[in-house]
Amino acid sequence: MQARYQPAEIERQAQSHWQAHKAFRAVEQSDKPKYYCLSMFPYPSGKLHMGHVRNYTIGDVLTRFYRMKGYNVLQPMGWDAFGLPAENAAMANNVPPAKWTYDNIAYMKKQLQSLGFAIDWQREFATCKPDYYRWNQWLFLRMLEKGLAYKKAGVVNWDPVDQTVLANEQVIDGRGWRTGAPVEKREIPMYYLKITAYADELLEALEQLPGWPERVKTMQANWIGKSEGVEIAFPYADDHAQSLKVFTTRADTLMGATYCAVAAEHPLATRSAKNNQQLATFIEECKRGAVMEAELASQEKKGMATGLFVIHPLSGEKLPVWVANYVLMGYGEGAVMAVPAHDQRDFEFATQYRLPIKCVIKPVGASLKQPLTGAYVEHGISFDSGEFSGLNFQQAVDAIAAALNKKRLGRKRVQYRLRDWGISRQRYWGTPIPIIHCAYCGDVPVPDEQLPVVLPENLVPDGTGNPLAKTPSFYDCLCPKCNKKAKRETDTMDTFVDSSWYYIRYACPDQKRAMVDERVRYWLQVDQYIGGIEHAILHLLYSRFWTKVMRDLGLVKLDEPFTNLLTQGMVLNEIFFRKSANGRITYYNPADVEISMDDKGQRTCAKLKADGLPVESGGMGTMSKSRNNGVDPQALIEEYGADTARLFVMFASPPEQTLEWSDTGVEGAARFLRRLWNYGVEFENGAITAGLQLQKATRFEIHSVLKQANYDMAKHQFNTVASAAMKILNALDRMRGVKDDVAKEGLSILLRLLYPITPHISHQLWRELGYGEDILDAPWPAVDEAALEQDEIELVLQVNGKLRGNMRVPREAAREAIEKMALTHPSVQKYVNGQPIKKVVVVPGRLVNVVV
RNA sequence: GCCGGGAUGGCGGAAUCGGUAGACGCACGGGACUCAAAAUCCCGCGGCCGCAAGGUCAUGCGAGUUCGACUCUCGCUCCCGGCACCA
Repeated sequence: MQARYQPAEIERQAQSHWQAHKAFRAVEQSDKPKYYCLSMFPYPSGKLHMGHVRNYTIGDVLTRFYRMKGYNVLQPMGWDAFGLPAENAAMANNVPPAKWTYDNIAYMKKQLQSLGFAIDWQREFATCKPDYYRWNQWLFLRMLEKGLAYKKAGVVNWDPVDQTVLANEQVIDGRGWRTGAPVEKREIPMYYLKITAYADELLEALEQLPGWPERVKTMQANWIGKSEGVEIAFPYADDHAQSLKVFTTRADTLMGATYCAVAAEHPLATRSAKNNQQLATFIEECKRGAVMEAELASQEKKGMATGLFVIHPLSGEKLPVWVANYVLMGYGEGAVMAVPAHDQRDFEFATQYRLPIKCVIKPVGASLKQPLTGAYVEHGISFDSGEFSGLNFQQAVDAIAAALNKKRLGRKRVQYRLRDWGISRQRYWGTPIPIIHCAYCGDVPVPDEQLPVVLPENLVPDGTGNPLAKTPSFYDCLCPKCNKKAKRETDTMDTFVDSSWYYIRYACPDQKRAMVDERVRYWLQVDQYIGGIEHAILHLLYSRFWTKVMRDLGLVKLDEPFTNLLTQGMVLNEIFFRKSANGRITYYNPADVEISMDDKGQRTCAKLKADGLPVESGGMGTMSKSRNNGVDPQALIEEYGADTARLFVMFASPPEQTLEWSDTGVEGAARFLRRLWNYGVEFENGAITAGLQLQKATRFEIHSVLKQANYDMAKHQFNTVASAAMKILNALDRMRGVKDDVAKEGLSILLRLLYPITPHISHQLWRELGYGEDILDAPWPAVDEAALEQDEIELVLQVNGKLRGNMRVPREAAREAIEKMALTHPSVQKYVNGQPIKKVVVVPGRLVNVVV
């Protein structure tokens, strides 16, 4: 056995051992329960970042843990290989996205392997290969047949200089990222997937996902945004046959409506603008603005009267119609009834434009203080509302809906916030949409036997439009129906399509003739899915939808794709920067900054190593290129080894929380592994047997810690599992030089506890110390309850809830006896000090609280 | 703006059902070993008062419930994630 811990050597040996034994190949077998553990596959951006290391270490810990627990485990890996960054890199380096992507995959695969993950590499695939994306195309065609895919106009960001569609990310402060030209909105035809057809099921089924974090389920539920309300028609004042439809969840406030507001894109706005130049200009201005909701919702409220009026459906009052930039065309009817007294946005708008405010709802058993300083938005009691006065929220909604129904001017209905999924992208590096445009036959689906529509891999985008649209060899084709010359669709699919079902394909990646086969039934659902919290809504919702579509097409027998979900937190690092006189900010990598401390360990200053001058700290932020605060995992692995990297990311914080990078924390992890190795060496050379007292205390300590670790492991709280391992080593360290059954048992527990986190060192010590050939299939250690038995337990003594001392009592002591002992205890008597005792609270096994 | 989450010593974090706040680690201080340094080992380590015993304050801020609150309720502040074409 090596005297010193040499991670590079140990890790090389362990990894070649696993490779030689094909240790991680997953085969369908029925004598064990299966466990499919999946981490979100990476985008091949170039090299691994710390988020990957964290994500895949969590997955690997669970995979190895479940294997020890007797499960038949599968942990696959692949590449989310289509996407925008490949096109950007292609432009920058004048190299096709395909080459860039494949090179990145090769490099990142090596990195993943050097981290020692227990991955079944036989199942690896990349989504940019026709073998995979042909099934995107195939399923799209099935959805088209079912009416689940359809074409309609959609709005995109248009760069008028580059003549190209921009992603939201490429729009910076309303301008194109390359040209700086103000971005315009443009309507173009696009394909949509009808996710709204599944809105109710996607919402209802959240209740059947006990293994999902509550916060993710809440976010999805809010995103789907089911609301029950009333659709109300306001007849036009100049034409009673026509009406303006609005949707509201607050029909109880209808009698307080003082105007209506429509979105800039609403037909009524367009109509009024025809002979109103000022209004037309205003509408143009609104339309030019942001596409992104975050921007729309935070912009200053603006509006303009249309000059049109509608009739209040119950009171018959004439109400003005305004165009307002806070009304979204994409939700409900694109029009709202405005009740300034009881809606904050309406209140602000009405105040700004001096529109009337009419109060109709007051708190229960109180009156409403007027004039209002803000909207009263609570559910209350109606007043000044004619026949509806005195009703509560539900009564008022019901009565008003009934009254509207009678006049045929309204009805109750359900509204969702969720919109259909637009999948068309005017970009090259994605799955071609399998449609052919024929001048005679219209849009014709590509016949199944002509799939896949293969994406050429040799194009280089230049930033002006989609290269596919400039490549006749791609788009020239014949119409499958009439055989005349036709043009292939050049839009590609959103990359979320690729990631919506890859977890199914891992079960059968080599299946050439079908999207899925019978192996899918064995492996799916995914038992544990792990990925960043940033995917809580879109990716996870699309995947759930896609699974349900596949189910309804008879392809899989799954209602939901992921049984358990773990959403890992982001990886942060400190941000250092300098601001120059003209306000320009330069960021410096933390690795290039030297921190000075005073003798209390508090920071005194931070200086750049290069010039010794101070830099400012911007606090902690997510690791990003733009802020230059990333840490390269490669350098870390080379300096300390994979086990140290893995231990650090597991130990630094619980998996769901953000993780703050710390160089000294990494050194701490490395130090622990050195100590472990040194202990292994000393144990091997040990000769003596510990005394009975020490043996008993050590076993008690180790088994208590193990019990806690089992609990933490079940909770996926790996940071405390790592500290359990440290506690066990501390306990073993107290009997250094000892080689007896207790030390032997303790070390075997320690190695197995640590193995999922730091597999290489555990593997090596397990073999070197003669525990067995391979720790891979060793059983997870079991707690010996007998080691935990104690004759006496310690109770805490409190007086009025304040800690005043403690006492030891026999394990089986009766409540009365404990009370008596507590009351006569000197530290209790001192504080009771003769005062009358009101009550004594005894919490068995924990404490006694005397209340005076 | 809307939706979701977070805040505990100098730092990362722990505290299972409301029951000893600060486990484990880092940083720092003192000591041992060493010609010296690194590595390693031992001791200390929330603030304030105190020689000590001990006391007292303390889990972002402000209220409340309770014998007892990091934990539950209400109201704030700041930070982070998402907002439908980044993945």
